[in-house]
Amino acid sequence: MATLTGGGEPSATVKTVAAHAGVSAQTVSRVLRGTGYVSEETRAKVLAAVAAVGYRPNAVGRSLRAARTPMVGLLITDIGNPFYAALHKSVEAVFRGRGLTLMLLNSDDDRETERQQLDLLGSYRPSGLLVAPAVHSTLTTGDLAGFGAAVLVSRTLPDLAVPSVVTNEPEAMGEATRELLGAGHRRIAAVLGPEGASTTARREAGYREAMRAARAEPLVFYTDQTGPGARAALRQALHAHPGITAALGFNAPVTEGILAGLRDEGLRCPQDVSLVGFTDAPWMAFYPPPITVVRQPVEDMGRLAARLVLDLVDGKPVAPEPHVVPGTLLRRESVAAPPGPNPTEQGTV
Amino acid sequence: MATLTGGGEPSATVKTVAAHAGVSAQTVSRVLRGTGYVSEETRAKVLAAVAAVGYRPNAVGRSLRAARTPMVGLLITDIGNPFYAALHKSVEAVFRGRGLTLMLLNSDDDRETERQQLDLLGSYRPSGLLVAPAVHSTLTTGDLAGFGAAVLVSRTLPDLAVPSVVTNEPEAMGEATRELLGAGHRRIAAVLGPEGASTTARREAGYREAMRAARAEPLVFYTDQTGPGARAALRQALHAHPGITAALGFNAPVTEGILAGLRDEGLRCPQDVSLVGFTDAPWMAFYPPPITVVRQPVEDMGRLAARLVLDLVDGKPVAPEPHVVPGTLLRRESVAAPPGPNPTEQGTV
DNA sequence: CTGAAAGCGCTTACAG
DNA sequence: CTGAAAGCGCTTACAG
Repeated sequence: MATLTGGGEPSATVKTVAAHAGVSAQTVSRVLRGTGYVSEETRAKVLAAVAAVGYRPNAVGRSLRAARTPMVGLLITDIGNPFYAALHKSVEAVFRGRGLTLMLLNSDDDRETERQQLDLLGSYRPSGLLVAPAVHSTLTTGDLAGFGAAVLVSRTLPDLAVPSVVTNEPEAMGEATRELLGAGHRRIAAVLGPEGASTTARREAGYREAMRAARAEPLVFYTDQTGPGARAALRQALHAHPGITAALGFNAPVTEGILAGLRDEGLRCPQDVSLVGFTDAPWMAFYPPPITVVRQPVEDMGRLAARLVLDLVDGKPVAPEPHVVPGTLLRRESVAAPPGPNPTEQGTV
Repeated sequence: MATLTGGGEPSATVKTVAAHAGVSAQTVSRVLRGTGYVSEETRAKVLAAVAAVGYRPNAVGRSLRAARTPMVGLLITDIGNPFYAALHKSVEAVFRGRGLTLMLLNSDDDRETERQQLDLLGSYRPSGLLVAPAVHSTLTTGDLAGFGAAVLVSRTLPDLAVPSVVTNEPEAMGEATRELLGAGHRRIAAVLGPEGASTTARREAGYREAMRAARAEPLVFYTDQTGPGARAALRQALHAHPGITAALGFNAPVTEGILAGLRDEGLRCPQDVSLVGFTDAPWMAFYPPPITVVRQPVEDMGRLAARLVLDLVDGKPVAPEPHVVPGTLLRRESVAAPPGPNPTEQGTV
């Protein structure tokens, strides 16, 4: 059934089908697309011919004529980050069946690669684009306007007149911070992503605001947003500030890295250091201890972003203001009171 | 620089460039592709015109003429599985720069979806295909031959004359099983993937062979290869066989599920139940206890599979026998002796 | 309800 | 070293 052009027989085209059915190529096209009027008799003849000659549509010919490919790009910074893997899944689910292909592109969080990937995507004349811009991205409104239907997901870019879908990061990160403050912590390290990313800025703002309200000194650490990067950053943080009793993890890989760093230092969670993560992951629910975390509704975000692209493709207006999807604090068991004042129990190296 | 066809100005074509440079369209094409002889003067004129009119190549036109799109499909069963995410990354790294786009396709391990996705990919007349077939896949050698350069990764299909890249699963799973037998375990549950998948069959064979050699009774459980599925399966297994003291995890999500299931049952690892996983994940290295696991060299597998596709695309011969990449047992801390004979210490519910 | 003509953007022979 | 012609597979106006 799915036999394609091998190296062997030349593949059938609408012309082959037309000849076989004794009709014109346009009639074949009409039957195949289901548009316009075709008599039942003709339709049956064409369908029989399609099966007989083993015709398989050529999307390239169609795209060239239509001046548009039914394909939407999803440009992200790292498919290894489960958040983006989940995002891909939920977006793809919306597009599947609507005849839109989702094309995954990785920027590796590098702005040069980002531009290359976008050029590549653009060469296919796609119908739309979903993008989480790289750090210090040089993308402009003009660049994105070229894609017709462009929507930012998760990360935004300053001064870009493009719709976006984000989590209520300042509020959610503030709540996460207050969760630790409320347990009695004062020395709370925020292990963030790359300086310059909107996600870092927004989560940092929520953290700083909560710390300021509590008159606690903010302790901010930037990372490359990966587990190994966060692991190293946490160790440095602990050495520079031995009094740290709690940490906030920027995303799932960073939260992983924090746990690895704590282990490196012989520190227990939550007895020595409490932890609240941002963005849930399956293992966090049963990790000992289960990790308290701000869950980002990634499926909702993906669905919403996909629908916005669909609306733009259909020419419907979409509000340029950020579409904010609320995160939820899941209280599990990684937050406890700070260790007692007895310095021998603090376990600093 | 990356300004594309907006809704606005009609996009520049080779003709636009040709007119602006005062040359023919073919000359523009030659300059752009870097083939054939072009005088330096002409080249400079063309390049200037390209910049002046903001020309952006149209891959659709090129593909139609070439009867082939410089695109390779990667059809996998679940991008949420970190193994496949890592595979995508390593394959993409090989293709990038070679002018080949990698198109990620998800089958959700469903053979109908698999066929749809392959039809979709085929409609673009791609240059090649990397595929981990769905359970009970109906793909034939003919289906895959249509893609010219087709290579199976991770999973294979019986009676398919197509090159493949796999791990030495029987040997590696045998070694994992012996690791548990050697620690004194006899009641070892193998929590596998879907019945019918080659990966399940190959890992099961290694497990059964090792158990037979030790005259231990095999305890096999099939799952849908996800964390929640494995979690449920493990609980059932523990209830049906209260004497189980060790488990083997089919892949990273299943290993996660096993740990969740143990926690559900109030069982500790490794004091109550020892565990060896198959396929490493970052969190396993610092999970308490760090998980002993067979590491699959996913980057090597991806690179090798990508190179095989490249060879096939270039018309070079590729051995149809499976290309076997060896896994490595990483000994960490999730294996201990089985709990003592005192039944009150077994912690069964 | 159906068909003849034209053209989407590009590149491949074929000439000079 | 360069160009005029033709065509990849499809669909869009335009006729009937």
